[in-house]
Amino acid sequence: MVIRQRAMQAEDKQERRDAILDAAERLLLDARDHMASVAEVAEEAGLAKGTVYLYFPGKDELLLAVHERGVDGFFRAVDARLAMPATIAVDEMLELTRRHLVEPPLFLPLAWRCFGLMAQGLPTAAALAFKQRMGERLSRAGAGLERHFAQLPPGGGVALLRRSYALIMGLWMMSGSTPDGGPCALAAGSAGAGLPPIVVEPYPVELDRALRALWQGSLGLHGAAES
Amino acid sequence: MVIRQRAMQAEDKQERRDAILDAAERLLLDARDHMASVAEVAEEAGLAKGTVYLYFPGKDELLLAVHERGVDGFFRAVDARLAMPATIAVDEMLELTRRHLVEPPLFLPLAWRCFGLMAQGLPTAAALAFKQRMGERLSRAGAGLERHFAQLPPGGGVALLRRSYALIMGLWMMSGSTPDGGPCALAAGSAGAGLPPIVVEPYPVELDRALRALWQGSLGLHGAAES
Amino acid sequence: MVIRQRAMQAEDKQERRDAILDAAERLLLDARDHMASVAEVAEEAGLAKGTVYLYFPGKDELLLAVHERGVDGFFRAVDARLAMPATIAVDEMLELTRRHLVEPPLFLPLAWRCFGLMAQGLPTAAALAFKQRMGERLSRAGAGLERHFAQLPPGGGVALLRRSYALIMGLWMMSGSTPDGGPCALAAGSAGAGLPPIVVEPYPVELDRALRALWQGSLGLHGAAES
Amino acid sequence: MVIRQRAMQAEDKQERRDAILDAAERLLLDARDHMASVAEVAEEAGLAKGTVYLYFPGKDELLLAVHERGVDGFFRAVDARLAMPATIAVDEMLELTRRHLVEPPLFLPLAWRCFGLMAQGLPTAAALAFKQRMGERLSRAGAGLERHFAQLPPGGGVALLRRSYALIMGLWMMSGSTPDGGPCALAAGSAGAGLPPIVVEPYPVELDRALRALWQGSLGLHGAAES
DNA sequence: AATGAATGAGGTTTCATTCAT
DNA sequence: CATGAATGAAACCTCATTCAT
Repeated sequence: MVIRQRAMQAEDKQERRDAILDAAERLLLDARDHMASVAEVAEEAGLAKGTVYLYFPGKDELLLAVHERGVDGFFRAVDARLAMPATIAVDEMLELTRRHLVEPPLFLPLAWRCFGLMAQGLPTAAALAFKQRMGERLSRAGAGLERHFAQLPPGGGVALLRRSYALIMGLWMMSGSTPDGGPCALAAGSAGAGLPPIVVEPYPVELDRALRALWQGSLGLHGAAES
Repeated sequence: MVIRQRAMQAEDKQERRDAILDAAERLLLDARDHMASVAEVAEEAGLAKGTVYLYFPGKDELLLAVHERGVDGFFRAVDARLAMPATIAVDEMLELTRRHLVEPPLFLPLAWRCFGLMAQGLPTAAALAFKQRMGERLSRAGAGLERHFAQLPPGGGVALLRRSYALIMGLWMMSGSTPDGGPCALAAGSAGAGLPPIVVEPYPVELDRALRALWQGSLGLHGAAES
Repeated sequence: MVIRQRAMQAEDKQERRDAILDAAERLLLDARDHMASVAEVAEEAGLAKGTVYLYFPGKDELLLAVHERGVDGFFRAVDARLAMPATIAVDEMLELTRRHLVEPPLFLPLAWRCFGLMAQGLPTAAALAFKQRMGERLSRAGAGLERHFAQLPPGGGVALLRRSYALIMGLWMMSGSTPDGGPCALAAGSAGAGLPPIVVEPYPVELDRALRALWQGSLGLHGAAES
Repeated sequence: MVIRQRAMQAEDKQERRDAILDAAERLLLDARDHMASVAEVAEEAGLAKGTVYLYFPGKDELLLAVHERGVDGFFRAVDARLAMPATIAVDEMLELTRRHLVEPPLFLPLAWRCFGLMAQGLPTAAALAFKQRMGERLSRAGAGLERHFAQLPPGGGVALLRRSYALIMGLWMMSGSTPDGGPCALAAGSAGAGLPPIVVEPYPVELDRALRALWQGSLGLHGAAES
């Protein structure tokens, strides 16, 4: 992983950029709570601190770029599936979600942090550019969705995706996300006198149910009634 | 009960605690992105730095306490309404949400930050205690909800509330929340070549629609079909 | 130990003063490294923080007073023995030293800290008064010593005591005094290439030997030759 | 080798490290009781605060390093003299002690503070490393001493040095060390009713006598009888 | 005399970023 | 291009002491 030569060609540059992203990803994975410093990322990539700044304007943008790689993987998979003629099943969407967003251990924590960056600190220009790209991805996938589901009104595809994303993030935020994997956040402990004990499912289960309900509701389908 | 120079009585102390929370709230409102320092909060409250530490174990707990006041206001309103015999309408819940969570300009940004604190930085004990109290609130309100809607299975009330909360937070995170109140985050800008322009509603509208869909779906009601 | 009434009489006051000193001593013993705060001392004594300041000008003076009680015990024992006609043996002095200065677990660490206070921070007046009292004690005991040992020149008693004290403190400082009771400070570890390993005796043994040599040398006695 | 704006070479770095130590030493000398802050040291060295932390892990280690320079100077001088064949005289040792430990106005106060650090506050690893180095120095010099004085038993050289060190530190602690250079601590003032006045020599004289007695006793020499 | 609420000085350390080499 | 030395802002919290009650 140590790269000591100069990257003169454009492809070298891209390669080095990716090497930095890989390094950051590895560190983020190793210690999901201890925010890696730029120095650590550089060392992990076998580069000097200053070199990172040749490839990224700042730390936030680096983080955002790591995140965007994850987002991109998801949307490319979705687009690929939606490009197929066979109508996509809700289960398929859930499976894609699971595979690309829920199971990769980095995606959700990092997404959260990136939303945080966006709300404060990140230069407006960088944030806007990111949002623009996200908008395009959503728009394309939303349009694809509408091709599969005639019952969706115009704009309904994007709206459904947005709400799904909101559920994914919101439920995850509430799921505790303490590194120790403790009990779920908003419903831990005994629920007090006379109240029924709260049963909180693990995040993946909870998310599956919520998304299923959302999609079935939005598409007018009827699944098994659930909590 | 005028607050004397020294808060000797329990009531005085509560009032002073509230005064500190008020001060923090004011500062948070003034500059929603620039996290006020404890020194600033103290000065705003007309107290010395050390005094704040007499009332709160640390900065994070202070922040959490500000947030919890907001949460508490919401749940007390919900509980009060659910205690009434007349079946609550979805519109009423949305109205309560709007009034207590969406319209107060501090609630959502602060809630977000507090979720962040909870994931890292906050002493586990404090986080657990907060979660416990939240769990009790959710549980109580969820039980109330089930009294109003017989179609909700056991635990369905809490689940519905959790999902609502997730949508509230998730959609807000995606709504951009840039202090400049600019266009929504994930769908800003033109959506690229050949794609239909994305129309993203302002957060309150978006949230209203999403919550309405969620509740109607969960309760088996039928509202006007919407995007 | 909780005293809630007012101390109006002089003897009450002395009693309360002693109660505070006892409390401080207890805390110092419990955690010899974690310097107890005034608040802790007050609580341990069953008093309020402010009350301590009615009996001591400040924290340093309180500490000094605790120390002085220990010093006083030693000198009173020495004076008592020297008041007896039978010539005191070196072993007897060592025994007194051991009993009053070395074995009480508080004496040496506290003495050290008090010397530190004296060098910086302590108001000159308080330091002077303490030194004065110490001078008197030394002087009295030194004179007693000279009565027992005719070979001591005038002033030789005081000088011998001073040097003994210096050894007691100096060796203890070097003995490591890490709370974990690890190996002696200045001679820990292997002594490097080709050098004989350093054997450092435990502090009490080391001190015994050094004092014995000092006294035998000063008094012209001849004990068993030792390292 | 002029120190450039940036110390890129190993030599430059060593020089800069020394420059920081010099700065610290200067400040410590100016105000021997007021512990300079890292910020002050940095400014005195013409550097930024953070730069100091590039060269020292923390404030305590910086202090220890200043002290160790002094220790090192002493032991190098001793070793050099002991490497010469001519038997060293006690007077020579005393002279070395005076020149390197007593006369430099910083050595004794700083040594004291460092002993204090070692007992509490300093990371165990740093303390151990320092003790190790001290042990090696003592061991080497002790061995050299035994080459000069056949009458010293094995280990007698180290023991003698340790006791000397103890006297040096212990007597200094008792000498008051008030910045105003006033009279000696434990014997200040008139010695009370009926007692002969205490005559306490200045620290250098007192130390000279005590060390001379210790060495003569340990080496079986006979000097002029003294108090 | 006793209380305990209020004070506020004081110093450490981290780390994103810059820029001399 | 690459390096890594230098920067310096930023904020925390403790605790001895005071003084209103």
